[in-house]
Amino acid sequence: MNLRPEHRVLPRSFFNRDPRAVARELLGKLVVRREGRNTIAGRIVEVEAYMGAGDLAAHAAAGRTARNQVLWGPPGHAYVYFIYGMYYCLNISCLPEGVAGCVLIRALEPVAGVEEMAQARHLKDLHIQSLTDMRKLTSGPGRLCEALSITRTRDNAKDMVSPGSDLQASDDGFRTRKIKITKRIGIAKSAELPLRYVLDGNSFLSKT
DNA sequence: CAACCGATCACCT
DNA sequence: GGTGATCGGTTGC
Repeated sequence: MNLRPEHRVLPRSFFNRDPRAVARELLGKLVVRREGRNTIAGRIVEVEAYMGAGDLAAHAAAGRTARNQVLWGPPGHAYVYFIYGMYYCLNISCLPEGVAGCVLIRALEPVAGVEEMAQARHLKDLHIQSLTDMRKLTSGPGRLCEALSITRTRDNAKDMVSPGSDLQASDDGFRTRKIKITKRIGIAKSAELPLRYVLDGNSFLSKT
């Protein structure tokens, strides 16, 4: 559960592809937040692909607006939006400039900065040996954004594959085992599409 | 410009 | 398993 020092930021070309391919291959990669000398990181264990106009659940389906324009921007940028009056969700843009698509990060397995995560989540008396407690840190799209202090003001449109960025998508060489594909969670339209990708059996998936 | 509602979570029964 | 919290973006009047 330690961050290997040799992890590398993903190349932009990684995100310049169909969101379904990006989603599948993002499993096992890292989201890394740099806060001064602190590093907070989690391994991606659950994601969902969101497509363009044909995907009625995607924000891109409504067309380009001030809120969602990042989806049409260059690949590898954070699309952060505010939801339910109190939470944020983190997506990473896919496909070349002018073509909409993204991957929603739904759950992380804590890798570094557990203390900082617990503080940001306002969780007191977190027992690091308790899986139930550890799951509260980053097992859900709203939870992981709070744990990594991801907000729209701070992070929307941020380049996540730039070496100097304080929010990065990174690869430490972790090899995934079995991947499971299911329907997406919490949506009404296009709900039947199999676009959710998880590391099968991982303890840090959202829900139970 | 008022009304609606969502890619959620915590807490309750 | 159910529901209240809470608010910005979008839509419809």
